[in-house]
Amino acid sequence: MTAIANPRRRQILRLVWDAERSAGDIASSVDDVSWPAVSQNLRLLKDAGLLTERRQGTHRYYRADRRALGPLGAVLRQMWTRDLGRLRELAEAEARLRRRRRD
Amino acid sequence: MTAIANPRRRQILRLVWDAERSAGDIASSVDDVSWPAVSQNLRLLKDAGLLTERRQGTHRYYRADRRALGPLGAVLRQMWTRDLGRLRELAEAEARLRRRRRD
DNA sequence: GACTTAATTTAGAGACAGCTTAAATAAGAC
DNA sequence: GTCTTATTTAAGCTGTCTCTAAATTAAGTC
Repeated sequence: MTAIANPRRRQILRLVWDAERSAGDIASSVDDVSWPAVSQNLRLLKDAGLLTERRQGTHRYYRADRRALGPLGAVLRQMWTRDLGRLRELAEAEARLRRRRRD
Repeated sequence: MTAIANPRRRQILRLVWDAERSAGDIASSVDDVSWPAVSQNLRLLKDAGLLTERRQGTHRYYRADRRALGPLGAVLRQMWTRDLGRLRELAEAEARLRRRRRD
């Protein structure tokens, strides 16, 4: 519960929700924060059992363990689709505005 | 989301889940913490829209707004029944032990 | 008005979470 | 072995959360 209370960790969780990703890949997808910060959050998520880790060579691949999240998975999904919904609304409003200006 | 990340606030939320309760009633049900602390958490929960407040005389009655919690409500309920489950298991184990000792 | 009860607000302290930088580990390439 | 790449660990800093104690508000009673 406390694990997903943090926005950064939710962002990370979202990145590895559908596909496995390497730590570096994840870290470079997250802005405004250093690699160690991401690494620390990955560790916390893993310790909470919300992430699976697979090592291969020097790489470590992470992936969300959806089952472990239980009903929290639904909560996250809802938050994300709500975000997307807001984005879409913004985009549509913008498009309407542009059309109106052109006419 | 951050509102229910805190154990104390979850505890408070649980107290006003099924029934309306006065601030003082709530505060005296919560151990190891002062009234102002409870009051502050009540305010936070109210500001998050997770609690409804009704004033009557010098009293203020609070109650969980289950609808506002959305899927988080299910998460909380699951946590609580899991706690109860653990308690029951402990009690049963204890009872078994006592029986065995008696025999 | 003074007094009591219920509850909150304020101010400040302590603990902790999350970050950064620098150093360390680990695996592979040469 | 050295060197490079991927990643983590360690140490320390800072902001924020939650608490306590004291002061304050608000409503009622006498």
